[in-house]
Amino acid sequence: MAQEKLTRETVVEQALALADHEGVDAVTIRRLASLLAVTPMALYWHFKNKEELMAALAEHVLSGVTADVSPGDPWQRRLRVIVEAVVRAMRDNPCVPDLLGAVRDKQELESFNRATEATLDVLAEAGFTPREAFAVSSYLLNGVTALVKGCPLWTGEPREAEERRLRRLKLESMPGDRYPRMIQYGGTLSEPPDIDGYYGFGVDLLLRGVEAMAARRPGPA
Amino acid sequence: MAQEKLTRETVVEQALALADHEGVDAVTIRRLASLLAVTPMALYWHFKNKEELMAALAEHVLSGVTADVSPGDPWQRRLRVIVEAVVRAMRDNPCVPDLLGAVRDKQELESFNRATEATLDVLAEAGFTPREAFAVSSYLLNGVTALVKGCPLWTGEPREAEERRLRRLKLESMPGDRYPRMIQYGGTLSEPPDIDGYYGFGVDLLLRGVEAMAARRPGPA
DNA sequence: ACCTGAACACCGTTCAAGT
DNA sequence: ACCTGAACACCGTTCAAGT
Repeated sequence: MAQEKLTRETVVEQALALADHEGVDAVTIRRLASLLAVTPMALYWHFKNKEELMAALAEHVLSGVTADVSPGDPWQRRLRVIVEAVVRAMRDNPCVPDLLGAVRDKQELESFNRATEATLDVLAEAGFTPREAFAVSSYLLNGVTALVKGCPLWTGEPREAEERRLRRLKLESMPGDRYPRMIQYGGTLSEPPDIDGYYGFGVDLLLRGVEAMAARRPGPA
Repeated sequence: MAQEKLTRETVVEQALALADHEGVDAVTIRRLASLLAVTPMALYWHFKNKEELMAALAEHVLSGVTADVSPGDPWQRRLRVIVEAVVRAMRDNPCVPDLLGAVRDKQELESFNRATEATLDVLAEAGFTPREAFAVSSYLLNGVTALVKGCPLWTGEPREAEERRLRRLKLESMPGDRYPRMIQYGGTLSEPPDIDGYYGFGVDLLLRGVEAMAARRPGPA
Protein backbone atom coordinates (compact mmCIF):
# COMPACT_ATOMS: atom_id res chain seq x y z
CA MET A 1 0.00 0.00 0.00
CA ALA A 2 1.78 3.09 -1.21
CA GLN A 3 0.93 6.11 0.97
CA GLU A 4 -1.00 8.74 -0.96
CA LYS A 5 0.68 12.10 -0.80
CA LEU A 6 -1.10 14.56 1.44
CA THR A 7 -2.64 17.52 -0.37
CA ARG A 8 -4.49 20.65 0.76
CA GLU A 9 -7.52 19.29 -1.05
CA THR A 10 -7.72 16.02 0.86
CA VAL A 11 -7.11 17.75 4.17
CA VAL A 12 -9.87 20.27 3.51
CA GLU A 13 -12.34 17.60 2.44
CA GLN A 14 -11.64 15.41 5.46
CA ALA A 15 -11.91 18.40 7.79
CA LEU A 16 -15.18 19.51 6.25
CA ALA A 17 -16.69 16.05 6.61
CA LEU A 18 -15.58 15.97 10.24
CA ALA A 19 -17.04 19.42 10.90
CA ASP A 20 -20.37 18.50 9.34
CA HIS A 21 -20.71 15.26 11.31
CA GLU A 22 -19.27 16.16 14.71
CA GLY A 23 -19.19 19.93 14.77
CA VAL A 24 -16.51 22.52 14.12
CA ASP A 25 -14.98 21.99 17.55
CA ALA A 26 -14.19 18.42 16.61
CA VAL A 27 -11.86 19.69 13.91
CA THR A 28 -8.58 19.51 15.67
CA ILE A 29 -5.12 19.36 14.15
CA ARG A 30 -4.35 16.15 16.00
CA ARG A 31 -7.69 14.52 15.30
CA LEU A 32 -7.49 15.42 11.63
CA ALA A 33 -3.95 14.09 11.39
CA SER A 34 -4.93 10.74 12.84
CA LEU A 35 -7.87 10.48 10.40
CA LEU A 36 -5.43 11.14 7.57
CA ALA A 37 -2.96 8.61 9.01
CA VAL A 38 -0.28 11.23 9.38
CA THR A 39 1.62 13.11 12.07
CA PRO A 40 0.03 16.35 13.38
CA MET A 41 3.06 18.30 12.22
CA ALA A 42 2.49 17.14 8.65
CA LEU A 43 -0.46 19.52 8.44
CA TYR A 44 1.81 22.44 9.21
CA TRP A 45 3.54 21.90 5.92
CA HIS A 46 0.31 22.58 4.04
CA PHE A 47 -1.21 25.21 6.36
CA LYS A 48 0.54 27.93 8.32
CA ASN A 49 -1.66 27.31 11.36
CA LYS A 50 -5.16 26.30 12.36
CA GLU A 51 -6.58 29.71 11.47
CA GLU A 52 -5.44 29.25 7.88
CA LEU A 53 -6.92 25.78 7.80
CA MET A 54 -10.31 27.06 8.92
CA ALA A 55 -10.15 29.85 6.36
CA ALA A 56 -9.46 27.26 3.69
CA LEU A 57 -12.56 25.33 4.77
CA ALA A 58 -14.71 28.43 4.53
CA GLU A 59 -13.22 29.35 1.18
CA HIS A 60 -13.90 25.85 -0.12
CA VAL A 61 -17.56 26.09 0.81
CA LEU A 62 -18.06 29.64 -0.48
CA SER A 63 -16.12 29.10 -3.69
CA GLY A 64 -19.37 28.16 -5.38
CA VAL A 65 -20.67 31.70 -5.01
CA THR A 66 -20.42 32.86 -8.60
CA ALA A 67 -22.57 35.94 -8.58
CA ASP A 68 -22.78 36.42 -12.32
CA VAL A 69 -25.11 39.34 -12.05
CA SER A 70 -27.16 40.30 -15.06
CA PRO A 71 -26.35 44.01 -15.33
CA GLY A 72 -29.60 45.04 -16.99
CA ASP A 73 -31.84 43.97 -14.13
CA PRO A 74 -33.15 46.35 -11.47
CA TRP A 75 -31.09 46.38 -8.27
CA GLN A 76 -33.68 44.46 -6.26
CA ARG A 77 -33.45 41.56 -8.65
CA ARG A 78 -29.64 41.65 -8.75
CA LEU A 79 -29.46 41.64 -4.97
CA ARG A 80 -31.74 38.64 -4.79
CA VAL A 81 -29.54 36.73 -7.24
CA ILE A 82 -26.49 37.30 -5.02
CA VAL A 83 -28.26 36.35 -1.78
CA GLU A 84 -29.72 33.21 -3.30
CA ALA A 85 -26.30 32.21 -4.61
CA VAL A 86 -24.90 32.48 -1.09
CA VAL A 87 -27.77 30.45 0.32
CA ARG A 88 -27.21 27.76 -2.29
CA ALA A 89 -23.50 27.55 -1.49
CA MET A 90 -24.13 27.27 2.25
CA ARG A 91 -27.23 25.20 2.79
CA ASP A 92 -25.70 21.81 2.08
CA ASN A 93 -23.07 22.20 4.80
CA PRO A 94 -24.60 22.38 8.29
CA CYS A 95 -21.23 23.39 9.73
CA VAL A 96 -20.95 26.61 7.74
CA PRO A 97 -22.40 28.99 10.35
CA ASP A 98 -20.00 27.85 13.06
CA LEU A 99 -17.24 27.73 10.50
CA LEU A 100 -17.68 31.38 9.58
CA GLY A 101 -17.79 32.16 13.27
CA ALA A 102 -14.38 30.54 13.67
CA VAL A 103 -12.79 32.60 10.91
CA ARG A 104 -11.67 35.86 12.46
CA ASP A 105 -10.58 37.84 9.45
CA LYS A 106 -13.16 37.24 6.75
CA GLN A 107 -11.34 39.67 4.52
CA GLU A 108 -8.89 36.85 3.84
CA LEU A 109 -11.63 34.93 2.07
CA GLU A 110 -11.56 35.81 -1.59
CA SER A 111 -15.03 34.54 -2.37
CA PHE A 112 -16.35 36.51 0.57
CA ASN A 113 -14.72 39.66 -0.77
CA ARG A 114 -16.12 39.08 -4.24
CA ALA A 115 -19.64 38.65 -2.87
CA THR A 116 -19.28 41.73 -0.67
CA GLU A 117 -18.02 43.90 -3.53
CA ALA A 118 -20.87 42.81 -5.77
CA THR A 119 -23.35 43.53 -2.96
CA LEU A 120 -21.87 46.97 -2.26
CA ASP A 121 -22.15 47.81 -5.92
CA VAL A 122 -25.82 46.91 -6.08
CA LEU A 123 -26.54 48.79 -2.87
CA ALA A 124 -24.80 51.92 -4.15
CA GLU A 125 -27.13 51.81 -7.11
CA ALA A 126 -30.03 51.51 -4.66
CA GLY A 127 -29.01 54.83 -3.15
CA PHE A 128 -27.28 53.78 0.08
CA THR A 129 -24.22 55.64 1.30
CA PRO A 130 -20.98 53.62 1.49
CA ARG A 131 -21.39 53.22 5.23
CA GLU A 132 -25.00 52.16 5.00
CA ALA A 133 -24.19 49.80 2.17
CA PHE A 134 -21.49 48.14 4.23
CA ALA A 135 -23.84 47.75 7.19
CA VAL A 136 -26.53 46.28 4.93
CA SER A 137 -24.02 43.94 3.33
CA SER A 138 -22.89 42.50 6.67
CA TYR A 139 -26.53 42.31 7.67
CA LEU A 140 -27.32 40.21 4.62
CA LEU A 141 -24.41 37.82 5.02
CA ASN A 142 -25.16 37.39 8.67
CA GLY A 143 -28.82 36.90 7.94
CA VAL A 144 -28.14 34.13 5.48
CA THR A 145 -25.77 32.48 7.93
CA ALA A 146 -28.39 32.62 10.66
CA LEU A 147 -30.92 31.17 8.24
CA VAL A 148 -28.72 28.15 7.57
CA LYS A 149 -27.99 27.77 11.27
CA GLY A 150 -31.64 27.83 12.23
CA CYS A 151 -32.74 25.57 9.42
CA PRO A 152 -34.70 22.54 10.63
CA LEU A 153 -32.79 19.53 9.29
CA TRP A 154 -34.96 16.81 7.87
CA THR A 155 -32.72 14.54 5.85
CA GLY A 156 -34.18 11.39 7.37
CA GLU A 157 -31.21 10.37 9.49
CA PRO A 158 -32.41 8.68 12.70
CA ARG A 159 -29.84 10.55 14.83
CA GLU A 160 -31.35 13.79 13.59
CA ALA A 161 -34.94 12.71 14.18
CA GLU A 162 -34.00 11.88 17.75
CA GLU A 163 -32.49 15.33 18.24
CA ARG A 164 -35.66 16.96 16.98
CA ARG A 165 -37.77 14.83 19.28
CA LEU A 166 -35.72 15.84 22.31
CA ARG A 167 -35.94 19.46 21.26
CA ARG A 168 -39.71 19.23 21.04
CA LEU A 169 -40.02 17.54 24.43
CA LYS A 170 -37.82 20.19 26.00
CA LEU A 171 -39.94 22.99 24.54
CA GLU A 172 -43.20 21.34 25.52
CA SER A 173 -42.05 20.78 29.09
CA MET A 174 -41.51 24.47 29.76
CA PRO A 175 -43.75 26.18 32.34
CA GLY A 176 -47.05 26.51 30.52
CA ASP A 177 -48.18 29.71 32.18
CA ARG A 178 -45.08 31.65 31.20
CA TYR A 179 -44.17 30.19 27.83
CA PRO A 180 -47.37 29.32 25.95
CA ARG A 181 -46.03 30.50 22.59
CA MET A 182 -42.84 28.47 22.83
CA ILE A 183 -44.84 25.38 23.72
CA GLN A 184 -47.10 26.03 20.77
CA TYR A 185 -44.08 26.20 18.50
CA GLY A 186 -42.74 22.97 19.98
CA GLY A 187 -45.86 21.25 18.74
CA THR A 188 -45.07 22.14 15.14
CA LEU A 189 -41.80 20.20 15.34
CA SER A 190 -43.58 16.88 14.94
CA GLU A 191 -44.70 17.70 11.41
CA PRO A 192 -42.11 17.65 8.62
CA PRO A 193 -40.92 21.14 7.68
CA ASP A 194 -40.98 22.75 4.25
CA ILE A 195 -37.29 23.46 3.76
CA ASP A 196 -37.62 25.40 0.52
CA GLY A 197 -40.45 27.38 2.04
CA TYR A 198 -38.26 28.13 5.03
CA TYR A 199 -35.47 29.53 2.90
CA GLY A 200 -37.88 31.39 0.65
CA PHE A 201 -39.47 33.08 3.66
CA GLY A 202 -36.08 33.94 5.13
CA VAL A 203 -34.66 35.43 1.95
CA ASP A 204 -37.81 37.48 1.43
CA LEU A 205 -37.57 38.75 4.99
CA LEU A 206 -33.99 39.88 4.44
CA LEU A 207 -34.60 41.53 1.07
CA ARG A 208 -37.83 43.24 2.06
CA GLY A 209 -36.04 45.06 4.83
CA VAL A 210 -33.40 46.34 2.46
CA GLU A 211 -36.00 47.42 -0.09
CA ALA A 212 -38.02 49.24 2.54
CA MET A 213 -34.94 51.13 3.74
CA ALA A 214 -33.99 52.08 0.19
CA ALA A 215 -37.49 53.33 -0.53
CA ARG A 216 -37.50 55.49 2.59
CA ARG A 217 -34.54 57.50 1.44
CA PRO A 218 -35.27 59.33 -1.81
CA GLY A 219 -31.60 59.62 -2.79
CA PRO A 220 -27.99 59.77 -1.54
CA ALA A 221 -27.35 62.49 1.04
CA MET B 1 -5.38 40.17 54.49
CA ALA B 2 -8.39 37.93 55.00
CA GLN B 3 -9.29 36.18 51.75
CA GLU B 4 -12.64 37.29 50.41
CA LYS B 5 -14.95 34.38 49.83
CA LEU B 6 -15.45 33.51 46.18
CA THR B 7 -18.97 34.08 44.85
CA ARG B 8 -20.68 33.45 41.54
CA GLU B 9 -21.08 37.20 41.22
CA THR B 10 -17.39 38.04 41.46
CA VAL B 11 -16.46 35.22 39.11
CA VAL B 12 -18.96 36.40 36.51
CA GLU B 13 -17.84 40.01 36.75
CA GLN B 14 -14.16 39.13 36.43
CA ALA B 15 -14.89 36.84 33.49
CA LEU B 16 -16.96 39.47 31.74
CA ALA B 17 -14.24 42.08 32.13
CA LEU B 18 -11.70 39.61 30.74
CA ALA B 19 -13.96 38.75 27.80
CA ASP B 20 -14.51 42.41 26.95
CA HIS B 21 -10.83 43.29 27.06
CA GLU B 22 -9.15 40.23 25.59
CA GLY B 23 -11.95 38.35 23.86
CA VAL B 24 -14.10 35.40 24.82
CA ASP B 25 -11.33 32.92 24.03
CA ALA B 26 -9.22 34.46 26.76
CA VAL B 27 -11.80 33.37 29.32
CA THR B 28 -10.30 30.17 30.53
CA ILE B 29 -10.94 28.35 33.77
CA ARG B 30 -7.27 28.46 34.67
CA ARG B 31 -6.74 32.06 33.63
CA LEU B 32 -9.81 33.17 35.53
CA ALA B 33 -8.74 31.28 38.62
CA SER B 34 -5.36 32.92 38.65
CA LEU B 35 -6.97 36.36 38.28
CA LEU B 36 -9.15 35.55 41.26
CA ALA B 37 -6.14 34.22 43.20
CA VAL B 38 -7.67 30.81 43.54
CA THR B 39 -7.18 27.25 42.32
CA PRO B 40 -8.85 26.31 39.02
CA MET B 41 -10.86 23.64 40.82
CA ALA B 42 -12.39 26.27 43.09
CA LEU B 43 -14.50 27.44 40.16
CA TYR B 44 -16.02 23.98 39.85
CA TRP B 45 -17.67 24.47 43.19
CA HIS B 46 -19.63 27.43 41.87
CA PHE B 47 -20.17 26.25 38.28
CA LYS B 48 -20.79 22.74 37.02
CA ASN B 49 -18.50 23.27 34.05
CA LYS B 50 -17.32 25.91 31.59
CA GLU B 51 -20.55 25.75 29.62
CA GLU B 52 -22.51 26.78 32.70
CA LEU B 53 -20.05 29.58 33.39
CA MET B 54 -20.50 30.98 29.89
CA ALA B 55 -24.27 30.72 30.23
CA ALA B 56 -24.05 32.68 33.46
CA LEU B 57 -22.11 35.42 31.66
CA ALA B 58 -24.74 35.66 28.95
CA GLU B 59 -27.53 35.65 31.49
CA HIS B 60 -25.83 38.44 33.43
CA VAL B 61 -25.64 40.63 30.34
CA LEU B 62 -29.16 39.91 29.15
CA SER B 63 -30.76 40.19 32.57
CA GLY B 64 -31.40 43.87 31.84
CA VAL B 65 -33.89 42.98 29.14
CA THR B 66 -37.10 43.87 30.88
CA ALA B 67 -39.55 44.02 28.03
CA ASP B 68 -42.36 45.71 29.87
CA VAL B 69 -44.52 45.94 26.82
CA SER B 70 -47.36 48.41 26.81
CA PRO B 71 -50.24 46.14 25.78
CA GLY B 72 -52.31 48.85 24.15
CA ASP B 73 -49.78 49.72 21.48
CA PRO B 74 -49.91 48.33 17.93
CA TRP B 75 -47.69 45.30 17.40
CA GLN B 76 -45.10 47.22 15.38
CA ARG B 77 -44.49 49.53 18.31
CA ARG B 78 -44.38 46.70 20.82
CA LEU B 79 -41.87 44.80 18.69
CA ARG B 80 -39.66 47.85 18.48
CA VAL B 81 -39.69 48.23 22.25
CA ILE B 82 -38.46 44.67 22.68
CA VAL B 83 -35.73 44.95 20.05
CA GLU B 84 -34.48 48.23 21.44
CA ALA B 85 -34.35 46.75 24.94
CA VAL B 86 -32.14 43.94 23.65
CA VAL B 87 -29.89 46.40 21.86
CA ARG B 88 -29.56 48.47 25.02
CA ALA B 89 -28.62 45.42 27.09
CA MET B 90 -26.00 44.31 24.59
CA ARG B 91 -24.30 47.35 23.17
CA ASP B 92 -22.14 48.16 26.18
CA ASN B 93 -20.46 44.75 26.15
CA PRO B 94 -18.41 44.20 22.98
CA CYS B 95 -17.97 40.53 23.88
CA VAL B 96 -21.67 39.71 23.75
CA PRO B 97 -21.84 38.46 20.16
CA ASP B 98 -19.02 35.96 20.66
CA LEU B 99 -20.44 35.12 24.06
CA LEU B 100 -23.82 34.15 22.61
CA GLY B 101 -21.96 32.15 20.00
CA ALA B 102 -20.26 30.20 22.77
CA VAL B 103 -23.52 29.29 24.50
CA ARG B 104 -24.85 26.19 22.80
CA ASP B 105 -28.24 25.82 24.41
CA LYS B 106 -29.75 29.28 24.57
CA GLN B 107 -32.91 27.78 25.98
CA GLU B 108 -31.09 27.60 29.29
CA LEU B 109 -31.01 31.40 29.42
CA GLU B 110 -34.09 32.62 31.23
CA SER B 111 -33.89 36.18 29.99
CA PHE B 112 -33.51 34.86 26.47
CA ASN B 113 -36.63 32.77 26.87
CA ARG B 114 -38.58 35.69 28.25
CA ALA B 115 -37.59 37.89 25.32
CA THR B 116 -38.41 35.13 22.85
CA GLU B 117 -41.84 34.49 24.37
CA ALA B 118 -42.70 38.18 24.30
CA THR B 119 -41.56 38.38 20.68
CA LEU B 120 -43.56 35.32 19.65
CA ASP B 121 -46.62 36.82 21.24
CA VAL B 122 -46.29 40.07 19.33
CA LEU B 123 -45.64 38.23 16.09
CA ALA B 124 -48.70 36.03 16.54
CA GLU B 125 -50.72 39.20 16.82
CA ALA B 126 -49.09 40.38 13.59
CA GLY B 127 -50.50 37.33 11.85
CA PHE B 128 -47.47 35.06 11.54
CA THR B 129 -47.86 31.31 11.97
CA PRO B 130 -46.00 29.75 14.94
CA ARG B 131 -43.26 28.52 12.64
CA GLU B 132 -42.88 31.83 10.88
CA ALA B 133 -42.91 33.66 14.19
CA PHE B 134 -40.12 31.47 15.52
CA ALA B 135 -38.04 32.07 12.39
CA VAL B 136 -38.62 35.81 12.62
CA SER B 137 -37.75 35.78 16.31
CA SER B 138 -34.39 34.07 15.74
CA TYR B 139 -33.84 36.43 12.84
CA LEU B 140 -34.33 39.43 15.10
CA LEU B 141 -32.08 38.21 17.89
CA ASN B 142 -29.39 37.29 15.42
CA GLY B 143 -29.77 40.60 13.65
CA VAL B 144 -29.28 42.55 16.86
CA THR B 145 -26.27 40.42 17.74
CA ALA B 146 -24.75 41.05 14.31
CA LEU B 147 -25.43 44.74 14.76
CA VAL B 148 -23.47 44.86 17.99
CA LYS B 149 -20.68 42.79 16.48
CA GLY B 150 -20.34 45.05 13.46
CA CYS B 151 -20.58 48.24 15.46
CA PRO B 152 -17.65 50.59 14.84
CA LEU B 153 -16.16 51.24 18.28
CA TRP B 154 -15.21 54.81 18.96
CA THR B 155 -14.66 55.15 22.67
CA GLY B 156 -11.41 57.05 22.27
CA GLU B 157 -9.04 54.34 23.43
CA PRO B 158 -5.74 54.54 21.53
CA ARG B 159 -5.54 50.77 21.09
CA GLU B 160 -8.91 50.89 19.37
CA ALA B 161 -7.98 53.82 17.14
CA GLU B 162 -4.92 51.88 16.01
CA GLU B 163 -7.07 48.86 15.14
CA ARG B 164 -9.34 51.02 13.03
CA ARG B 165 -6.36 52.59 11.25
CA LEU B 166 -5.00 49.15 10.36
CA ARG B 167 -8.40 48.07 9.16
CA ARG B 168 -8.65 51.10 6.90
CA LEU B 169 -5.16 50.57 5.47
CA LYS B 170 -5.96 46.94 4.76
CA LEU B 171 -9.15 47.86 2.94
CA GLU B 172 -7.50 50.64 0.97
CA SER B 173 -4.64 48.41 -0.13
CA MET B 174 -6.93 45.95 -1.87
CA PRO B 175 -6.65 45.60 -5.67
CA GLY B 176 -8.32 48.77 -6.95
CA ASP B 177 -9.70 47.31 -10.14
CA ARG B 178 -11.59 44.52 -8.40
CA TYR B 179 -12.67 46.09 -5.13
CA PRO B 180 -13.49 49.77 -5.74
CA ARG B 181 -16.48 49.76 -3.39
CA MET B 182 -14.60 48.22 -0.49
CA ILE B 183 -11.84 50.78 -0.92
CA GLN B 184 -14.41 53.54 -0.97
CA TYR B 185 -15.83 52.23 2.29
CA GLY B 186 -12.34 52.08 3.78
CA GLY B 187 -12.09 55.82 3.25
CA THR B 188 -15.08 56.45 5.52
CA LEU B 189 -13.28 54.84 8.45
CA SER B 190 -11.17 57.95 9.04
CA GLU B 191 -14.19 60.01 10.01
CA PRO B 192 -15.84 59.39 13.39
CA PRO B 193 -18.97 57.28 13.12
CA ASP B 194 -22.44 58.14 14.36
CA ILE B 195 -23.05 55.27 16.76
CA ASP B 196 -26.66 56.10 17.56
CA GLY B 197 -27.31 56.57 13.87
CA TYR B 198 -25.75 53.19 13.23
CA TYR B 199 -28.04 51.42 15.67
CA GLY B 200 -31.06 53.39 14.54
CA PHE B 201 -30.45 52.38 10.94
CA GLY B 202 -29.89 48.74 11.90
CA VAL B 203 -33.01 48.43 14.03
CA ASP B 204 -35.10 50.07 11.32
CA LEU B 205 -33.68 47.64 8.78
CA LEU B 206 -34.66 44.69 10.95
CA LEU B 207 -38.15 45.91 11.79
CA ARG B 208 -39.01 47.05 8.27
CA GLY B 209 -38.39 43.57 6.97
CA VAL B 210 -40.76 42.08 9.52
CA GLU B 211 -43.41 44.68 8.83
CA ALA B 212 -43.18 44.12 5.09
CA MET B 213 -43.59 40.38 5.53
CA ALA B 214 -46.58 40.84 7.82
CA ALA B 215 -48.22 43.21 5.37
CA ARG B 216 -47.76 40.77 2.50
CA ARG B 217 -49.79 38.12 4.21
CA PRO B 218 -53.36 39.22 4.80
CA GLY B 219 -53.94 36.66 7.54
CA PRO B 220 -52.91 33.28 8.95
CA ALA B 221 -53.17 30.45 6.42
C1' DA C 1 -19.75 24.11 52.62
C1' DC C 2 -15.84 25.49 50.25
C1' DC C 3 -11.36 24.88 48.52
C1' DT C 4 -6.64 22.46 47.38
C1' DG C 5 -3.28 18.92 45.05
C1' DA C 6 -2.24 15.69 41.96
C1' DA C 7 -3.34 13.52 37.90
C1' DC C 8 -5.47 12.48 33.14
C1' DA C 9 -6.40 13.22 28.51
C1' DC C 10 -6.46 16.39 25.56
C1' DC C 11 -4.99 20.91 22.81
C1' DG C 12 -1.80 24.16 19.15
C1' DT C 13 2.76 25.04 17.96
C1' DT C 14 8.10 25.23 17.55
C1' DC C 15 12.28 23.33 16.38
C1' DA C 16 15.49 20.13 14.92
C1' DA C 17 16.02 16.20 12.31
C1' DG C 18 15.15 12.72 8.81
C1' DT C 19 14.52 11.26 3.56
C1' DA D 1 9.86 19.26 -0.90
C1' DC D 2 7.55 16.77 2.44
C1' DC D 3 7.16 14.50 6.75
C1' DT D 4 8.52 12.63 11.66
C1' DG D 5 9.86 12.91 16.89
C1' DA D 6 10.37 15.08 20.90
C1' DA D 7 9.23 18.81 23.58
C1' DC D 8 6.71 23.09 25.48
C1' DA D 9 3.06 25.62 27.27
C1' DC D 10 -1.27 25.51 27.50
C1' DC D 11 -6.41 23.52 28.06
C1' DG D 12 -11.04 21.27 30.80
C1' DT D 13 -12.15 18.01 34.12
C1' DT D 14 -12.20 14.09 37.80
C1' DC D 15 -11.26 12.39 42.12
C1' DA D 16 -9.61 12.17 46.60
C1' DA D 17 -8.33 14.85 50.27
C1' DG D 18 -8.08 18.75 53.39
C1' DT D 19 -10.51 22.36 56.70
